[in-house]
Amino acid sequence: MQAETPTLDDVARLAGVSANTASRVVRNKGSIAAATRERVHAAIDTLGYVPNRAAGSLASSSSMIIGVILPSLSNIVFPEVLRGIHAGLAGTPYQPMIGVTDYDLGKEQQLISSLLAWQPAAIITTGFDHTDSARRMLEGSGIRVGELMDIDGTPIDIAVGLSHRMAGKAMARRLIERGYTKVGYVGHDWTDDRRANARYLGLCEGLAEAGHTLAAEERGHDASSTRAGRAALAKLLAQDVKLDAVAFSNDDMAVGGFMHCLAGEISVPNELALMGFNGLEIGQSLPKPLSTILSNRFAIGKTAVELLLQAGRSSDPQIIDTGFSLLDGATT
Amino acid sequence: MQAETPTLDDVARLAGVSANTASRVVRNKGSIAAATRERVHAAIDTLGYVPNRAAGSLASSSSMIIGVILPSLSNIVFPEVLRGIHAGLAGTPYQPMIGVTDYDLGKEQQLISSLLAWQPAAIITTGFDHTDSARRMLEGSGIRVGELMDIDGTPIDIAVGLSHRMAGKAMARRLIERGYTKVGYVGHDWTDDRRANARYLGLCEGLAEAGHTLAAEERGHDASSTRAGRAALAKLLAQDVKLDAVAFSNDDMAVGGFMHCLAGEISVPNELALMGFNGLEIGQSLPKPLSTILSNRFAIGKTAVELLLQAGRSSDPQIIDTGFSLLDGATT
DNA sequence: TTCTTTTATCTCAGCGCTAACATTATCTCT
DNA sequence: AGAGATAATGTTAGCGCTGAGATAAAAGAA
Repeated sequence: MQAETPTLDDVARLAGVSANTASRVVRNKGSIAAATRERVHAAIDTLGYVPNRAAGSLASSSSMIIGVILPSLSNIVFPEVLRGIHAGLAGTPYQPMIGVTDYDLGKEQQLISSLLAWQPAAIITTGFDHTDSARRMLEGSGIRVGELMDIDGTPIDIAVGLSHRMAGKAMARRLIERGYTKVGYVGHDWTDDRRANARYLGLCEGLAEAGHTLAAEERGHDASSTRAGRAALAKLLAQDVKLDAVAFSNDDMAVGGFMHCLAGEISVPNELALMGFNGLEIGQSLPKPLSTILSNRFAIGKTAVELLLQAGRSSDPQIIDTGFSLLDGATT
Repeated sequence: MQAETPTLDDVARLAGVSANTASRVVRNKGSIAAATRERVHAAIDTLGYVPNRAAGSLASSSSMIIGVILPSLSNIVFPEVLRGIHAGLAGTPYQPMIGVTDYDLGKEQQLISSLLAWQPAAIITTGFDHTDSARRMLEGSGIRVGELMDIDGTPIDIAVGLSHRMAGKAMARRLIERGYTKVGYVGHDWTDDRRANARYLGLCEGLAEAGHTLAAEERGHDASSTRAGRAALAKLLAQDVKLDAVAFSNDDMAVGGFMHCLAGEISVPNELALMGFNGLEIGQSLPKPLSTILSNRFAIGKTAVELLLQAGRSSDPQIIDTGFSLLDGATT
């Protein structure tokens, strides 16, 4: 088909300018005469020139890559963050390069190292937990770093997210407000998920402030899923502690719990109130919309990208609280 | 912190070899004396050397990037394919660079162009529909190309997926088998989603083979979601055609339909049978597991990557059928 | 032993682009 | 009109790595 991929030199020759001028037109940098710009663009079109990013990156020691490190893809939450990142990147020449850690800090470190090999413009990861080595790499790289989802900590550069402790507390307050006092908790395995843990602690704190404590709890040994939520609620209720409400580690688990109630003919919220976290679409489509707390995943991703692309790293870290809101629902 | 990022030259100097030898050790290519290899590795460790991918790509005119183009991230299906891709890439030096088209072939073409600027090792996209220009770029690039999800077409290089027509037919057969004859259809807006369309056609074909036709249908104007499914089923039933079963365009829609039945006290499957497509976890956690067809998303992604990394592009295209299986469920 | 093959390494040029500086033409201000 | 600023372009030297071929040392074959 096409003989050879055309290079900037080919474009420059056809347009009758130097390679550097052509490069400046492509990058829209420096001052260029309108006529020259047009001729170069015409040459680009006729040749179908596409810049070689590797060469550009090498020469400038910086690339149009945004490294994105996510803990998981199994849960719809992170794809939604990714969607926000994409939205923020739309119309820019940046491309996301993604990695998945499975909540393993060692893998994260490895990913950071291999992403830095591309000299990305920025790296986006989650939370404040990193290995020492990973933190050093991120700090030393000088590039912009976004730590998403959480804001209860000290960011390397910027953090965008919400306070999971506060969200947990808000769950507690909501339940108390509605008159529930015998509150149980159902969680997935969050040994590696600091944020779920923070919500749990916030919940306990909120209950304590009202003079209560968790009446019972059940934590599975699996990742969060509707299946796991269903099973865990069954187990919790089998403990035979009298409960009037259950708080779940997230909506997936809560939806599972709702399914258990449906199957077992437990009336929600009369016999048992349910509360989740995340505000997933599925929870709002249940026969009774799930009472939950909306985390703004899409906004987190989008906001982070926009801020990261705005300017170079500033001296002091920045925290952006994207907040959360209570979804009233009908399960409490 | 670290003075300067160490280069291959630094490693070579410390190990007392030439840069090229060091490079060969890093890439594990050519024959190297065991002692040399060790010395180089030691040097790499002490310096904390990380290869500059941009330089490598430029010199070799090929990169360790796998371009991944997905139609959407809103539906859990594609993140699962991506998960499969990740799984297949684990332990290799390849990194996925992803783009999202929102089912827009123009955007796909643009993404292909900008991904090719990185000289990726392979490009993975979905389906057989591409603009002429996109197809030409993919063919002309000479790199390996994976077209995922569908197998009813002629691939550029390899296609990995399942026959959506056959899946639709299987839905029809299943419903007929169970004695349902007044079958309705609920779909999302699939003007840009050829595969949902193919399943619809397969369904009609399957019904026709048994001497039946679709008794009623309702197609929304939104993307698929539980909410949309719930609303669309309500609308379908309002048509006041006597139905004994409804086939949905996918599980999200079907779960929404199930919710409608729960809320409206329509007994499933006695009064109305429901059937979905995809085999999502949520469907299997309903009080009555959803009857559906399992598409092997994870396997599609993983298989594709494994095949693409195996060797260069062969002369003739290849089709890999990852198949589908019926999940019996309790809603038919 | 001498010639050939194999193994292990080195030298050198260059991938396609951009940063930095040099140069020329065009203004602006006194 | 001459000095200095500004705009528009050109020249040069790499960025850090890899491919191709050259070379030297070790091993086998005749």
